Amino acid sequence: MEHLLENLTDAQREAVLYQDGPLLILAGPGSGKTRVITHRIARMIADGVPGHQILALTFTNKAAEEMKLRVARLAPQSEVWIGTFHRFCARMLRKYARIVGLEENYTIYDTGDSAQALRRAMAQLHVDAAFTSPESIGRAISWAKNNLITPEQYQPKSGNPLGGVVQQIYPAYQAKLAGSNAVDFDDLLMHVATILRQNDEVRAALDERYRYIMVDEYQDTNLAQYVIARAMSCDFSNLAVTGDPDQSIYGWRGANLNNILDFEKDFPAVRVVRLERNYRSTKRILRVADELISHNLRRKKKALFTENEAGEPVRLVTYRTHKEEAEMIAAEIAGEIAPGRRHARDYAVFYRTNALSRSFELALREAGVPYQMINGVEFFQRQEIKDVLAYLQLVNNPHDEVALLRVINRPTRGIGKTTIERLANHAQHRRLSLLDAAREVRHVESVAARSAKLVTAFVAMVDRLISAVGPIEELLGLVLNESGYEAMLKGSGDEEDEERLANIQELLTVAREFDERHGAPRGTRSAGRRGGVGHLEAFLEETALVNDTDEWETQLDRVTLMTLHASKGLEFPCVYLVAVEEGLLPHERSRTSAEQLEEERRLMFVGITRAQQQLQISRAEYRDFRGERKPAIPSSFLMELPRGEMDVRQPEATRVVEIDEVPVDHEPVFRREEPRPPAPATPSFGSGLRTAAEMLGEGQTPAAVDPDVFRQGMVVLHPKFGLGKVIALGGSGGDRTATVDFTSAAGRQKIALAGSGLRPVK
DNA sequence: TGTGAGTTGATTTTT
DNA sequence: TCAACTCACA
Repeated sequence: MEHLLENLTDAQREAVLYQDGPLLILAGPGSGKTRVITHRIARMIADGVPGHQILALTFTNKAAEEMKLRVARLAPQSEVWIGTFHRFCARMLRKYARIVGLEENYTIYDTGDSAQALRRAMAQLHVDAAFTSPESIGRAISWAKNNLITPEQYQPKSGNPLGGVVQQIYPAYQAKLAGSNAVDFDDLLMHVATILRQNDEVRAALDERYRYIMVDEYQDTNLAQYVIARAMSCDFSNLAVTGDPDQSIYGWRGANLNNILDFEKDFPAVRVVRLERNYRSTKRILRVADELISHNLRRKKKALFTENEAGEPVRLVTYRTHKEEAEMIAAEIAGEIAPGRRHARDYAVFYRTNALSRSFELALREAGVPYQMINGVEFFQRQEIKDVLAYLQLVNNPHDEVALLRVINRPTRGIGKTTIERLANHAQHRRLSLLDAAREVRHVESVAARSAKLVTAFVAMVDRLISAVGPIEELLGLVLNESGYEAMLKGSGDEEDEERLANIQELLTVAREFDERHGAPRGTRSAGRRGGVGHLEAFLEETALVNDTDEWETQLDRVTLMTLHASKGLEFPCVYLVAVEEGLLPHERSRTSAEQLEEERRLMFVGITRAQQQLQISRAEYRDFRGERKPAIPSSFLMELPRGEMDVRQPEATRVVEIDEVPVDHEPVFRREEPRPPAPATPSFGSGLRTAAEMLGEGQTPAAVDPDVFRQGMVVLHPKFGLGKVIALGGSGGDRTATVDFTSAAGRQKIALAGSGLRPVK
């Protein structure tokens, strides 16, 4: 255990050793907070606390992954539950769904799905969206849920024109979710908070089960999260929270800064530990950050200090235009990388809004500097992925209306708007789910016989899929075929569709990995809730709550482009903080209240404190906005920085870099279009390039084919059944199977690949 | 029912 | 600027 206490400061050691009772760790940026948490967990385990009694909650998947990794290193095999609040709640809700009127196989709607449900609810109430937008109503509902205000309790604030509409729509929206056996992100928290509040039996059980609870980034908790953490810390009040009020940047999401500011009031017996020594940045960078944040009033003062060297002055640069800003920065980076003074991965560019990334992408590409952008289009948000997943959602939860509406006519199968509306009416009258309404389409008089036939065929297809629940990869394969989705994309010859197919292939890989990781159910039908269905649920939960297909990777030698929000928790040797202009940082929507302004200041504080050695803050005199070039006003925050620590450069003084000097030998890299990892080497035998005829002629038993060469949709040849097409793949290793539609009388066969003699034709 | 053009409108941050 | 959405038409 001693090694867990080595190289810790007194304050860090105190936090690591303090075990029973509430603990508040106020951790400044770069103060080794994660180290403290992970060492604390490891130390407790070393001291005999069973891992399963420890629960560590984070806000982002990124933070959870990092923590898991580090805990695993310090305390291998421990059963500590580490994850995001949302994941934890999703799990709890699977168990206690009935208490809040849900079934265990409920669907988690992402933002897009929720918006869809909201639109449907509005349409059914005939709410005219002319004065309001679904977005603003959605935000209001989200805010209410984060504050645990139920539809019944919702009272509009007087003078808010939106309030009345929200009051009307919120219950309808919630009813729509209930009817679909679905929850949105906020519900995950709200439902669990409700259960904990209203059901003391459950509360006490969880309190006892999770005796030691840790909450990371406590300054970001909203009321719901606060209630959850608190409720599980009554009988065993070993709640340890870490956070930094100065890094609270999620107020807009319902985060309540008071949760951390008042922690000492909530738990009078609390031990407070301050981690104020910074191990990350130079003295100058830290000084700039400290000076800026001192302009905030609502905070807990900390005395940030570092033993690191003074470092270079922080640069404050004004460019003429946003274009010049991007190009000069790109050139500067290129100029450092080319001679090998720096790696691309040493650099990060932070901006307030995603829209600002564009010029930097362009400039870096031009300059031949490899970069990676965080949070471009999320993989799981892509249309084709959402479409295919919607089929799975529907299979898992046939009540899911949003999923049904998404897939019922995609690919187009002649079921149009009118038919759907008629079905919806029928469903509403008879209080049926949409799918059940579709089941009895023949009794819906208004639907034409021709349409009814198409609907029946659709329902039959869904039923076939439902009865085929097994490994996800295999189920996906069936979906792609039965639905005609694959054929739709393959037939078009469209380049975009090619890319979509590639993305779907990627999804199949994700599915396969998931199957392997979680031990896919073998059989198809036998699957009870424990087996196939639960497995599918878990997969959908993961895809809804995790966006980690494009995890930011430190190893990649690329410049990182990201928003200030995304930068939290990270560090880089060299940081460019760009577009620090009035209206962007602080953002114009945040200028209405002093509170929001302080949050913007914290956002800048977070950005500054990511830098280890070099920091440049910049702005442009002119910036294109909505296609118009407008003069940009310097951010008021710039006036709050200590000029003594800084090197201020006006446009005249900016260094001119010849773009020609920059080598352009490496290809620019884009996050999504990155080459996939090479497939495992295929056995030498002709890479399957011979024609079917040639192969048929040979009639000999070929060398064993690596099961991994088979892909969805591939044309294959079987020694006995002849030519066929791969419908679905499943299983792993020696158990890997292919479902093949043969052109011969053999029809559809599921073949164990090992020793089958099956081989790819093309 | 599907497509295409033309318009509109909107641009913060995330689970 | 650009993407998404509507409305008219085939």
